[in-house]
Amino acid sequence: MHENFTGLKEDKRDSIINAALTEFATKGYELASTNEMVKAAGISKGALFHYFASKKELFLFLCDYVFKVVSQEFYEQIGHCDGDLLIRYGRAAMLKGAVYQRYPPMFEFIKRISVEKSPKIEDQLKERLVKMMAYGYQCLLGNLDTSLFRQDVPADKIRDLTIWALENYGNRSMELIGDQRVEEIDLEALNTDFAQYLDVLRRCFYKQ
Amino acid sequence: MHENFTGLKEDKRDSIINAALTEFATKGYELASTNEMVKAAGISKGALFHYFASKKELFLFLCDYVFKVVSQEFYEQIGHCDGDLLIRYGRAAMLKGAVYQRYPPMFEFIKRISVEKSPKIEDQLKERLVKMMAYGYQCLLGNLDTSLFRQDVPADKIRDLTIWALENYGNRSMELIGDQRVEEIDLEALNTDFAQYLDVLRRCFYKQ
DNA sequence: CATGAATTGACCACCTTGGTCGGTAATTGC
DNA sequence: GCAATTACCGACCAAGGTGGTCAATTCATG
Repeated sequence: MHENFTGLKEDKRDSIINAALTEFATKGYELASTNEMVKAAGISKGALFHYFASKKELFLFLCDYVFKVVSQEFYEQIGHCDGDLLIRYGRAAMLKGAVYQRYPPMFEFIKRISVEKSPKIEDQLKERLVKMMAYGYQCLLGNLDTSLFRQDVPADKIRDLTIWALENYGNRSMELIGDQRVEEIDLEALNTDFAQYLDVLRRCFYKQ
Repeated sequence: MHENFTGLKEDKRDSIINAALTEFATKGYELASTNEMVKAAGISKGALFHYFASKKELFLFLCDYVFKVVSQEFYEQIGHCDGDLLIRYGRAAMLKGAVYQRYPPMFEFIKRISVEKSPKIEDQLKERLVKMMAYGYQCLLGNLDTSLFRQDVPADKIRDLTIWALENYGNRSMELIGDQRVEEIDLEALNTDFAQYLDVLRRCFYKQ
């Protein structure tokens, strides 16, 4: 149904996608307003419903789109290439940054839909989410080389603590750079700071 | 203005508080519906506006109430008594559990208002938040004994990583027990599981 | 029973909602 | 150049939700 939309120029498409992602991410499915979306995207109401038959179809399109982007630009670039958890997460942080630059609200959107519970989309959303989560889990945590960890504490605990700490670090960074314009983000400083934390984790959690 | 409210019986008061907290926490100030609150609390619309002059006053009352509870039941029980970060966080987890049992939506409410940006309450909220955050930071992180940490990595990094990991652990636990009824939560199992993670952190991050 | 307070819920004017549709502007094919 | 088709606009719609009110009722207390 949304062939009209996929033919659009890239920047216009992205601005609509980001406007819709933002609205759904901040208010959830039911309370998200198509009026706000068109205002933010700078298009008319008619245009939006020319691209998508309904709010529901727009939402499900966004889900599929997000899942495609995350799978291709993120998951597939990470998994299997290295069993070292810290290397994997270092790479993941880079990739996340790249996605964030093009689609700033995407990760907030994902966070939101994973707790979304509107009955109008429940079933269709759930099946997409399940597939997505399984794939992500596999790529990020499958085939881990836990023999790299120090052996005097349980490997799964080390894995969990590492992931939790780095996830939180990621959220903080996103909040910090959230206000700034994309160009003026000091990626260099961010990377060295991040590397320091990775180093500490390696020293404390890995075999020496 | 809310003298009518403070005189209520405890369970009725709590149910109204929790209904309002939930509504504000899930939808934010602007989109939170007083209709939904009264429905969830099992009182009439008239009653709510008999207790509080307006939605705004209700919201600010809740802020003050939450800050009082968190300060008295949480922050003041933690700080200064011990410089050991892990002991402090262990204690914090217990206290958090206690608050959660009486006011399940309280921490979600706090999370939400710290990113709230409705202009109608912005100023009054901001000043409360600033005070709150400063006090919380002081109690949780003030007077830390970093000499307990291993000395071959920077103490502030260890502190950050510990806090991030444990915060994430806390969120996960809350999500897990979020569905269950309060009585059937297996606190014993939770505590031993938590203790294991604390132990790993102590082994890896502390002097041996 | 009488009096004052607590509580109810129908009701208000107003606003936003998802979606439509007659119209205009731009693009295409010939 | 013209006709036909497509892209796009924005005023408009009925439906439903908003915070808040208030006359009427229930309740507690003396």
